[in-house]
Amino acid sequence: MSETFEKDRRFASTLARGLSVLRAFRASDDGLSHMEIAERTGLPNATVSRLTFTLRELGYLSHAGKNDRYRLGPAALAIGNVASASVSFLETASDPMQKLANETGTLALFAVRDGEKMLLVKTWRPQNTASIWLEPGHRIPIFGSSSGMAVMACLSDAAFAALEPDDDLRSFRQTGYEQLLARGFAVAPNDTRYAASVNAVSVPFHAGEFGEPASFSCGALPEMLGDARMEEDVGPKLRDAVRALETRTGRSPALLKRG
Amino acid sequence: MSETFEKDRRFASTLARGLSVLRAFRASDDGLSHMEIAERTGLPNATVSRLTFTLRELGYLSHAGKNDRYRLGPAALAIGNVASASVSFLETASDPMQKLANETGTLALFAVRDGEKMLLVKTWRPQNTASIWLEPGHRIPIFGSSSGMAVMACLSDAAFAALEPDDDLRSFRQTGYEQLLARGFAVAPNDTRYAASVNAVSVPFHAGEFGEPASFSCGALPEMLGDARMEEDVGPKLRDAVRALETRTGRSPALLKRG
DNA sequence: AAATTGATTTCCGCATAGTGGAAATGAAGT
DNA sequence: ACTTCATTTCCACTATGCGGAAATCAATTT
Repeated sequence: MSETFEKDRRFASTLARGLSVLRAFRASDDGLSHMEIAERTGLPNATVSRLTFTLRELGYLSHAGKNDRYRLGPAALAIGNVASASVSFLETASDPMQKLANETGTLALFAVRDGEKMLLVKTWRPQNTASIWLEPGHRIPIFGSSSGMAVMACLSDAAFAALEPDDDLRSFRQTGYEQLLARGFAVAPNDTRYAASVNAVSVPFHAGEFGEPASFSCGALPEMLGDARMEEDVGPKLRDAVRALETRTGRSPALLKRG
Repeated sequence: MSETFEKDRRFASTLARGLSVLRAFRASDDGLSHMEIAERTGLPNATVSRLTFTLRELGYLSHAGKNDRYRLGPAALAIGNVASASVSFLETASDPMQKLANETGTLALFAVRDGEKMLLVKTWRPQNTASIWLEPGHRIPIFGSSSGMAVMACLSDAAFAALEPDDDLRSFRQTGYEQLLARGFAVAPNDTRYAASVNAVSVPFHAGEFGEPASFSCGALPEMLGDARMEEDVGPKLRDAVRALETRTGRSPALLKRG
């Protein structure tokens, strides 16, 4: 019994389980063993075995040698490339974001909401500074992250209500909204930050391609990126970069979509 | 009944069907309607409906507005990015390949074998020349394509035999092998080319990450890229680019792995 | 507004595909 | 050879997914 909460008749759980196997991979993993997959997904061994067989058969996973670990295969790559090609703004964003990462020495990233979490879709590491940190595929909590704050702030009241938010999340969202109105970027209040080891600024972005608002962020260790620098340096730069992107790709600011 | 031929007890067909829905998307599609998905996958409507519901639920597909078409969603993007991050050579290859595409005015691409077909994983279009053509996610036949020839030539005899090749494919492979030995790149013989409208040269590449040999290619319309130019200009350039890549990423030439 | 057409979703009884505990196999160590 | 740990296979059970058909929903036409 996995953590699936769907019991809708329309929900194909085998498919969901199979995908959860693919989702188990992180960019930093140098392949996963069978058992690691079972642990990460919470699926029983026998099930993982059948699913990996299928995924391998279809090219989504590969098993270099006989007893090697699993890796994402060519088919996964292809889907990703098709997806990126159809999400044109990411390509457009890539250059300025890489530049921003280099200039500010922070990790730039693009994230979307995925259920209860923020899903990191793409990251740009600064080329000089070392900042081994979050990677694509990683999920961070909405509450307490600046990207979560930016995204929540842009949700319409109805969409937000659908999440059945508690009071903390409500006021978290409210703070985000005020910050965005005031200066166009969001920073999670110190006392709510989900990880003490990470400071980040975020700017929401309305990616028509998926229904959800999403966000661009810059993050780094607090030593490198104190509150002052977020407010005065990195925040404004990120905001301007995202505004430029909105102009180039012909979108209106995400906050306006709140409805 | 789709074209699945697996009847192995271990094969999870619901998962395979769900993935075939994702696979139905091409980079050029501006979203797919429900019915287009049904057509492309050969699945009955009701089934597509349940599968898209699930995929939407999980973020692999998105449905911008109420009655909009389906697009690949954030989760698909994320998987792809995880996959690309773990396939480091593609990143390394990106610059030289783009350069090669520009210099030669051809479409450069990277493909892997996926079952009976060659699966285009990534493409680099020349920036000046117009060459709207194959896209990531597209599949082309092995027989008659230069990339197929390059890949077949690098397969070990055992692996090749496992494909149950006919005589045509055997000699196709043999030709490829000889070409690669002689000058390091492969061009499909004129009379076997699978599409008259496409000329291409390929060089195999051993991507340890997936078990399969893969290939880099340059292709264009025959008017732009005659046999002579393939032999004397583009072929050698591509071969040298791939050799340089092998050196940089510390791999031995794919042909040597044939065993 | 009623009628037509066409796409999409829901219904629901049935057969089968998928499940997971347990046992068998396989791979490393000691 | 023995122990331990990872992976695959077996198999009886039943929940799951199937797909034809009917019901909705949307967009046109009359």
